[in-house]
Amino acid sequence: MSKTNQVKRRKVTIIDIANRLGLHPSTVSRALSPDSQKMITSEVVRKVAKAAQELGYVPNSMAAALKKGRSAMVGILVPDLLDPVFPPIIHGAQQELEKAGFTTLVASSYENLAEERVAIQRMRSRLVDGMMIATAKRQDPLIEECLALGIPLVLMYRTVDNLAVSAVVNDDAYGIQTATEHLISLGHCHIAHIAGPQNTSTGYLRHQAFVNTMQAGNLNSNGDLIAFVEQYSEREGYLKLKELMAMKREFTAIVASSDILALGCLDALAEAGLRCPEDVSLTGYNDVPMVNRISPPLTTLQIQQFEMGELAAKTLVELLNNPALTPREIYLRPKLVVRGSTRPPSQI
Amino acid sequence: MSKTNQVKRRKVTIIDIANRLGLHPSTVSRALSPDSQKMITSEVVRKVAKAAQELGYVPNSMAAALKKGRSAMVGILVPDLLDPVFPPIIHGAQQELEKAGFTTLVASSYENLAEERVAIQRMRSRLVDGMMIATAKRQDPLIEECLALGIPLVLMYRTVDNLAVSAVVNDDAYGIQTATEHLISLGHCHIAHIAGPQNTSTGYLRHQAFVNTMQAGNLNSNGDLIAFVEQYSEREGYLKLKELMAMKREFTAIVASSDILALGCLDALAEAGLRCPEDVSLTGYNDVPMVNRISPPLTTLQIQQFEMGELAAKTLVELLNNPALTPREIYLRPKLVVRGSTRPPSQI
DNA sequence: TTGAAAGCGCTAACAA
DNA sequence: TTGTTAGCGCTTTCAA
Repeated sequence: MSKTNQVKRRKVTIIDIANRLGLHPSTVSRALSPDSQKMITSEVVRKVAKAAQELGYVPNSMAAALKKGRSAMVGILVPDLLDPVFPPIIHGAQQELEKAGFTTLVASSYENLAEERVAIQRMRSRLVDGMMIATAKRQDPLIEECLALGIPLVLMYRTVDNLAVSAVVNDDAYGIQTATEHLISLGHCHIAHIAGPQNTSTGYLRHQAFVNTMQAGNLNSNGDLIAFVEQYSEREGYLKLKELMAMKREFTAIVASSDILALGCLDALAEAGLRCPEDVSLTGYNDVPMVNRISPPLTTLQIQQFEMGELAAKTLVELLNNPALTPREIYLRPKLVVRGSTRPPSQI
Repeated sequence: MSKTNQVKRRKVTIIDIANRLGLHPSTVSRALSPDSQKMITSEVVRKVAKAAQELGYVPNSMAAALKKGRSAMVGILVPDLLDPVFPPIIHGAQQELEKAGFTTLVASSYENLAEERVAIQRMRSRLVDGMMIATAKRQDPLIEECLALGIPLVLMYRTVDNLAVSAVVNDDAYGIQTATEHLISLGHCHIAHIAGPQNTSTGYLRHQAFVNTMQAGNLNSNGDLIAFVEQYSEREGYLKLKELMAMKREFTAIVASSDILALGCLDALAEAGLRCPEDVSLTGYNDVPMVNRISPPLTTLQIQQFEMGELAAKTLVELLNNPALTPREIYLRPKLVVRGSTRPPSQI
């Protein structure tokens, strides 16, 4: 009766397998681990595998992690899971990491420093072997801290100033240059820029590139037509463009620092009775899903999100295998996709 | 020299804290855990907290998990991280779970059974205390297995047939009924349905509701105007509607089983030279971000994704606290949002 | 090629 | 209120 009691089904361990087979637990452990399998008779390996299968053995990776000091987990930290830029990056990273035997811990900080700190703490307490971070500020004490603690790190999408750390990012300067040149070549002279947060590499580099490209084209970019948002959100894009328009600044085109901001701009334009692209042209950044279907279809920069995650994961895996590896930065080239939101200015 | 060697910075443990304070490790453990803190002098608690802070102590939750037999981790399994329906659900769940002290393991199966099995196995091996699953098929051996193993489970978004398991889902029947009635009330008589996979509760229930509502309105729904997709994807929506049109079936409106399918329909209509909504009205399901901005803005059903994740998480936490809890099903009411993609038929 | 034994860091009876 | 002790399940030296 109590023998066949199934109520409290104890978890199956290697000891159960060892007992059933009359082997020692350590032998079972070796037979189960691909690395040490070679030291074991293939006969035994087979029997162990069979018994494990039959007993429904599930390895306890906590115990293994505790013993080995490595958890085979990697933390992925993004600013916002709800921003469609990030899921494909996560997807690329997960796919690559799983191939290498890692489980991922995904967290979203929602651009909140305290959340970020908690998330990192949580990951550390879970003993992640390394982290992939897409929340970097240009000056980022949290990242500095991780580095000082010797946590293997790879940055994605955003990078930091002056820190020796691996990163896989877009070539943002190139991207915005392309977009700006596109507008200039269409004949636009008065181009506004809705710039992203300047404490992020994306916002900063894109803004720099905008200014540089305007100057290279001998066009005014003295700042009258530039507004800075606090966050990448529709609302901020909307508000900052409204402010710009309230100041009666004249422009025939807008370079937005991201698609999300561009959407906000679209709202502000509509509210002001301006049509896009008839009255004002507009470019975005990221080519997030569905911006090709909105009205008007958005001219934007297509980025390689999946590849970004994948490359960052590969970089991290290398780093884990060889902690002495020199940090490397990889730049991915975005591609301008011209759609309906840009056209030559009407009132030249 | 070797004393101050910082190269191999050993992890700080409760033993280090105990040594520094001349206490016993178990005392430190108790002082650190909110539950057992009450047994300890507040004086000691304070000193321990201070020392922990100073030494940079990070609890090793693996060790705790191994000892306690509980990991404080919960697995979240979704069909597709890239489908915008799921991130808000995940977000809601994570928020709630973190409040309760759980870390989440997020995995995406990409509608692939093998992937799903691997993901579940991985979660089990990580000793998750429970799982939240959004990949359910109506008949789902994997879920049955988990249940048989006694793994605390809550389903989200999709549910199963005939299984005693908690679930938080949309009231899909109500949703599709609303959409269909909306079209009928606009005067449409010949309404097509692009039905989701019939092995999912969403696809099945929505299809049933469509048929029932049509019959209730004394309209023909004998199947001539119904096409079934294999997956929720733009491509499938596009292909299946094309097939329907190739058969020269006449209709003035389409009820798509999801927004994603509706997008595919839009492409198929455009390709056939049909305008939406002038020639054909269209409804979606989910009110995914940006479908309000596409051309035409999509009439669809707004669902409560965040709340779904949140409620499911609450349910799971309750279940973990009381494993004997009777499974409960929660239905969330979607809300019809009428936009530009629906209007009365022109050729009545 | 396999067995023996120790220990990863923590918690929880039990004792004091 | 604090200390003692044992052990969670696994890996890995060391020995046989």
